[in-house]
Amino acid sequence: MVGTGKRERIAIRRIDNLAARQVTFSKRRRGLFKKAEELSILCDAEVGLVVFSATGKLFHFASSSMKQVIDRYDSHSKTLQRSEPQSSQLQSHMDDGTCARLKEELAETSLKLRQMRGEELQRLSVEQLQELEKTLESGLGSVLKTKSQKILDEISGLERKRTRLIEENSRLKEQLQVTRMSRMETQLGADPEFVYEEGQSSESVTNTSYPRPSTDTDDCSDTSLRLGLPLFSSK
Amino acid sequence: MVGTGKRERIAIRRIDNLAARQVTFSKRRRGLFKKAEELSILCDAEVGLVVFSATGKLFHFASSSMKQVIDRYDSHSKTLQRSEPQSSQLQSHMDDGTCARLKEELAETSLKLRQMRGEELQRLSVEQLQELEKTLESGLGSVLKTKSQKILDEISGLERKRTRLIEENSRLKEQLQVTRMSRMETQLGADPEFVYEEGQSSESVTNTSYPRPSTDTDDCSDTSLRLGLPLFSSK
DNA sequence: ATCTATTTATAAGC
DNA sequence: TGCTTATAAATAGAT
Repeated sequence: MVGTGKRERIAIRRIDNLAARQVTFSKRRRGLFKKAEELSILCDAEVGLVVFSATGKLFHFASSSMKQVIDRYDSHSKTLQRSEPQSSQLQSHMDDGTCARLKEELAETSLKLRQMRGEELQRLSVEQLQELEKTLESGLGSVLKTKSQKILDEISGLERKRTRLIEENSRLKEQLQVTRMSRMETQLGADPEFVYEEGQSSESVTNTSYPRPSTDTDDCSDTSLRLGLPLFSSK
Repeated sequence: MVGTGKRERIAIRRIDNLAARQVTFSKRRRGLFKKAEELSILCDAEVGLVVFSATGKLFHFASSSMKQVIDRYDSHSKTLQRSEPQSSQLQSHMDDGTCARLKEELAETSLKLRQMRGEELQRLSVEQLQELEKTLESGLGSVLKTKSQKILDEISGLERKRTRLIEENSRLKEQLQVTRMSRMETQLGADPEFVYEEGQSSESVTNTSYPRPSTDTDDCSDTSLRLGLPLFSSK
């Protein structure tokens, strides 16, 4: 026996370990490109796929040609007009100097970002690591605070909506009662076609075409609490 | 039991039956998009995928934005395209397009960095905050690990040096003893100006200009343990 | 890169 | 389409 591969399901989130991430990238990239080609052949579809590795390397596949795919994509998504290359440099504020500086800045910034993610730490001194640690801890603190606040906000928003709905529900019930009463008074047993619903739960407000006394624009129907927590993640 | 699916391997060539082709298109398209997204998340890759069905319907996915992916693709493949040399800037490999893309990338990267530092979190969703939290935690873990390792390395390095110094000290003491002996033998009480120190601790080696028997280049004089820890910080 | 135990994707059939 | 199941394929982990 050579490989005792205890394969385990993995969560779909960034792989922290650099080496593992690169290995997975290689494997999955091959799989993805294979499937892209198979789809285009099997189903007679036009497919264009572009992948940049984290290190900036380009991989691409197109069933016809990438230019054709992009052109077709552009013409389909005409809602957003893409910037066409200018023929002249009329308003070129970007000379080589600016560009070089940008490049440097980008290199520096992304190094810092990678270091925040725990990569390329070997060259840092202990003090620098200490600084980084403090920065990370305070960043983490802010993130946790913001997240909690957002969750609490969502909860209280939902509570408000629930309360409003319960109130509305009561009003509707009352109206219903009043309506029924007056009908019973004025035309006792005169209209057999009308049937009234009974025993409706105070929570069960549906999209039926009841007259809406409130002009609330923010209805509950499009509200969802997306926690993104492992326990609740649906996607 | 409903489906007795006797799955068989299929050859990769156009499926003739229209219905079967459409069914397969639906199924495989979903699979392909899922895998594209997984690759982008797992491996921190930038992915753009465009698919046109045989009936001309468009499906697309981009980890960032399709525009960004296409622009980056264009700038990468530009190296091969010799469309036309610019009239004014003769051999400027940094045209406005490249520069603009750099600018965008820089803006994106520094936003991410600021967010890691706990700034500008308000626009993020709870899921995104959750992701950020994970990233920060794992980054913090790596930093702590690296810092510990570095501190341990410094400690063991100092231990080695201390040991060498103790040895050297012993050798010097011995030499001193020998020298004193020979002096006492040859010129008994002849030189009152020379005073020998006694009772020197084996640890107290200072920068006095003693002859150095060892050619060790890595002296302890410029070595300092900079922990940067609150308890030990000297600076 | 190679191997294997598992998870995933998916062809067929309703 | 949306199911189900049996099977082919992809792939995580280990070497």
